[in-house]
Amino acid sequence: MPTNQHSEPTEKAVTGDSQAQEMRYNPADIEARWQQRWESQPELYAAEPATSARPKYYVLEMLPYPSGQLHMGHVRNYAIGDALARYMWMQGYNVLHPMGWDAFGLPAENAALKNNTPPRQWTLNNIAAMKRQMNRLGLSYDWRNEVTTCLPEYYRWNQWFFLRMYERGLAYRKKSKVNWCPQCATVLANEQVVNGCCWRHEEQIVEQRDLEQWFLRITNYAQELLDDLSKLDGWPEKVRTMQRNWIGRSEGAEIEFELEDAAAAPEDEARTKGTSVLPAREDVKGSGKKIVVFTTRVDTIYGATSLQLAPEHPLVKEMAAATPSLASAVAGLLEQQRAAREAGDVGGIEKHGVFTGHYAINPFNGERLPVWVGNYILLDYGTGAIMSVPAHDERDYEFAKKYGLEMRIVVLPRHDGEAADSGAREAMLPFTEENSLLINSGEFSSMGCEEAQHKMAAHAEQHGFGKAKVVFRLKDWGISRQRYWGTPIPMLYCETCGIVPVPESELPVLLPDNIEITQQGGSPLGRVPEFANAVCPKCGGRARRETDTMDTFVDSSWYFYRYTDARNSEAPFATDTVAYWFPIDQYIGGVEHAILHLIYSRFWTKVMRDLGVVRNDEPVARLFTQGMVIRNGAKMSKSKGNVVSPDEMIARYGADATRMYSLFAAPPDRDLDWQEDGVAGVSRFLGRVYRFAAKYGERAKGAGAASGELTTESQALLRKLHQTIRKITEDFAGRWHFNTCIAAIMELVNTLTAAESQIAEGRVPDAVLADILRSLTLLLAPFAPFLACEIWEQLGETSGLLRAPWPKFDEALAREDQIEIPVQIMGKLRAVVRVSADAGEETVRDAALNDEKVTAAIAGREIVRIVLVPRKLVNIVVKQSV
RNA sequence: GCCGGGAUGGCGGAACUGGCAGACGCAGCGGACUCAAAAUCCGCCGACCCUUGCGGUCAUGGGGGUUCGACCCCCCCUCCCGGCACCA
Repeated sequence: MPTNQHSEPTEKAVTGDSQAQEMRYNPADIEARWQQRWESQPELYAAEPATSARPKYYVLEMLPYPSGQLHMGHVRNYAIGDALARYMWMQGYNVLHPMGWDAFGLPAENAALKNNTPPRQWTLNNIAAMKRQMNRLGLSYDWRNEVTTCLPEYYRWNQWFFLRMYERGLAYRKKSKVNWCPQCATVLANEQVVNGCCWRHEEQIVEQRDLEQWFLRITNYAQELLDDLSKLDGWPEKVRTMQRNWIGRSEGAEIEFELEDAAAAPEDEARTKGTSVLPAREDVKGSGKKIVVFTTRVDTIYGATSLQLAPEHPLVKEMAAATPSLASAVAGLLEQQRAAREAGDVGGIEKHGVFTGHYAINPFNGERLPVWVGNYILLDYGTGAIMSVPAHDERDYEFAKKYGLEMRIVVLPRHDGEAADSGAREAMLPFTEENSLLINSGEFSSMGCEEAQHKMAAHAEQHGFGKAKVVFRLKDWGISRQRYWGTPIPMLYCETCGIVPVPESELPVLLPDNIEITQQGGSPLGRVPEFANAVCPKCGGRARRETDTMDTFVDSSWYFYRYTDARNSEAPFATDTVAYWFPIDQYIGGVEHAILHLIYSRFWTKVMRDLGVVRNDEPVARLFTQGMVIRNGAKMSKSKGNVVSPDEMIARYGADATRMYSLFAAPPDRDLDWQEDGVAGVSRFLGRVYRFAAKYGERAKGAGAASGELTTESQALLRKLHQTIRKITEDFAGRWHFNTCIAAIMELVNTLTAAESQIAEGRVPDAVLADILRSLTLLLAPFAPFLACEIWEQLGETSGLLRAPWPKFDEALAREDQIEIPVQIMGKLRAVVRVSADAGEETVRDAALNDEKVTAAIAGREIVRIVLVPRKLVNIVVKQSV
């Protein structure tokens, strides 16, 4: 136990002076004592049941991954949440403030490989260590509702939800191209790929593999996830924008182009180059094969001069099979695309393409468009095929220029278009403005673009070759992971019945304990015959268990519901209990989860609502994303060597000072620059408070209620006190600028110590002193709970500080009777006059004009105007002397 | 390229709705206490100028504008951080 082994050598010298010893602020002693008391009362921070007469308040910080060590980002996150929770308790709310562990995941397996510790043991040890750190910080969690996602009591409900989703077609299995991280040796969701690299391994390029995977149909909810963003007005605009971009809704149309029957094609000139459109002809025959194109600009379809297919388009494969030269060209294009994707720069790819030799018929006018393959066409967006309109699309323009493809202008600006000659028109290309008019577009000519978009989609639908269509960028959520340390997917593959879900009565499918972890050869569970071999519940025949586990983001998608009813063994939670607590009133965490966790949990909530187990549409009413903790200009990281450990700070300055500094050094939404000297400064401040209370607490202890006229000194102190109460109360309700709240408390204490001689002389009655000391302690409680409790007790208070009522702001006491009004002349400060706070305009004006410095500065010039802002300032405008 | 956020003393930051720029803290300087140190307490602390005063001028990334008055609003520009990006 690394306790007081390294105590200060200086302490010996002080031991002689018992008075000084007593007055010294020793956070280690105080905090150890209170920590012990709090831990012996597990009901201390317990929320009341739904029958509580108090209004409910659910405050939540994002649950950590149990790495074994808290870092400063955690401390900051929890300091914010804890201050809020304590404040809301003091405001009389029934507060739910829980904590848990996002305990599945790869690091446990890596640790197992490295030091031969079983993942479960490694994880549980880490949890114990981090819980100790949290308790050392004095965080007010209700541990009765602790959730640990790697325990069967929790993950069985992951399985249960999965089965419900499977029943409803929301969970399905398909073979598809998936992201594969060789270092993780598993598949990643789209959301876990950052710049073409693994989110955990920044340098590791993600490969594409074809695998059978389980998916959750988040796309079913794409529209609702998008629409409901507008309801989340308690969320940062930034996060909402990020989610909007991620969902990526595009409105457009799908149009079918039939491939021309090449064998029966009439002889045309320039057939082999594929650079120009072939005219419509009566004798052209269709092959029956269709190319479906998605476009947001169907209005420009008369300007289409080619089709562009993705290299992996199925039709391209077919064509390439028949034409070896095409096959090798396409392979080249595909390789370029893959390289760009892996470099994380799909946008920067240099466009290349190859003509397939085929033509497809534009259903609007019968023209035949050359069919090309382009390395910039992505198979997984839209239909993997586009119509190319060089005159009205930047990318198509660039491509057409390069390969000499035909261009056709079919859109002109509303006003100057008609007059322009062809040279001027070409100079505008590519012209992409949608507030424009169509030309050369058959029956649609002279329509506006938007009108044409609707009419053309309707036309296509009427004639059976297309329809209006909405496309999302968001893809279904692939949740299969070829790893051990996760929730087993409760599915079986029967030799005769095929895919069979595990019956609910057999849940949980337990994760076996004794397992050899390796990073090769697929899912580790596949090598555990007792696990993998099963009996089909349908036919009793031999079946193989699914050996992949779930993405750990499944665990964190609904954990906060479990907190409300964490020991329920019959259901994931009681619906009524959830209905009482949800939505979460305030969620606090890092912005790095803006897309991943926060979009998955919104999805999960909507699924649970449709399953009838919750009644809310959204999980989180208000979201707060705190800034990063940085040091020397960079995010703390081992590789940069700028990490500061919370343990070290706590050992040196105490938990109160460490927490308080993390709130004091910057507003919570901004990045925080960690400066150890600053922590020392906060610690010094707490020492001043401690000593002041120690010195005058005894006097305050026995004091009765204040009575009679207040002395001037008392008034001044109470004024400052109530100004501070107002400031902090307002900030908790709104801005959350805890840095200035703490500064305000410091000012109050400075005022108090400056008045110390008057207090010592007895010019401030004990009752007033007691009032001030009690209020100060209450104001301090959300930020420095250990010290606040210590002082609270010294003041003779026996009720718990946690539920003590927040001090009430008194307008009359806060009011200044004299205020200073700055006097400007021509906008420059020339004097300050003191007037009574309720002085009328006349009085203020007279005071300003009669001020010596003001008359001197005016120097007899003519006064043009006097601007008078009540209680704020006077500005005198004079005629400029020449 | 597009969308956010930001730039204020030596440093972190304050100024909430357009009204005394630099609260609060750190660092620094000077002093008290002490044999000494630590701890603590007190004072000074944006830059420049002079006639050293209850003085003046300049100053919130740069340039312009609106206003009696701009860190704050408008226009243009520079740099930093974050997100998105052939999304058809």
